Amino acid sequence: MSDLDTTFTALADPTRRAILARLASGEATVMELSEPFTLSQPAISKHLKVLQKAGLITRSRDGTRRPCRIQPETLAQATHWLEEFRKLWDARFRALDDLLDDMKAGHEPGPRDH
Amino acid sequence: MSDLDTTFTALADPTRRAILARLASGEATVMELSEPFTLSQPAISKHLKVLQKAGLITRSRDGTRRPCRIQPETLAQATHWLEEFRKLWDARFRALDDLLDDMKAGHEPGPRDH
DNA sequence: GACATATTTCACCATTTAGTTATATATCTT
DNA sequence: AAGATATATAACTAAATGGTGAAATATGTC
Repeated sequence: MSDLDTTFTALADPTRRAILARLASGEATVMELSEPFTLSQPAISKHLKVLQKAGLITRSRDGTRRPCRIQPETLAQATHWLEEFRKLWDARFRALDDLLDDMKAGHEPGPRDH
Repeated sequence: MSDLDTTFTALADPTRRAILARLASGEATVMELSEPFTLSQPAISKHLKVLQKAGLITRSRDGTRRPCRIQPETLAQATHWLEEFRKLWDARFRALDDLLDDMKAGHEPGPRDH
């Protein structure tokens, strides 16, 4: 499974997005992360494992606690894909606009000067 | 299932991302989209249905063909979520940096003036 | 109307996912 | 060493996913 696959899969779940949003405002333990949800604690642990495998969070040890924090690089990768995609898409539409301009201007499609 | 759920789920599959990338350079039929893959054609139809349900593509009719094209608004929504998330994340780190600066400057954490 | 082509739908299968409860492990406290 | 707390793992279940081949549907053509 590619990096982007696991990243987008991880982001596809609302619980996991909520966990990430919570972590954006600082480190938190499993208990703290479980609190807002009706889910069982093992369910949250599972979600955390998915986020960790996707490289979206890292975990440390503090006594009996295993605090989580965000690892921003991986998200940057996903953003990058979307951004590249948008560029491709924009390029296509600039080309299409130019073509339409040309047709309107004089029925002679060719290179433009802007 | 929320919009973001279906969007990110759709983006989590490499075949579907490849289809989107192909569509970024212009409309294409199911046959054309199937061609690069070893998958059966019904498999591609399924992927297209997922993309359509997610609002990532639209479809029209041209004789017996059902050409697909990208619908950019939905992708913009996903990008927006990532962007908002990044802002939250950045804000946290600006706050943390300020705190560290304060500690270095004189052991008196408090509001800054920049 | 018969035929060919493009696409969808159907019935099925294997795998993965998200959840559960119960149990195990690890660490701190006494 | 015993007990308490935080977390992980195990065993299980129900539903979703991604694939298949075979058949149905829709449209254009002869």
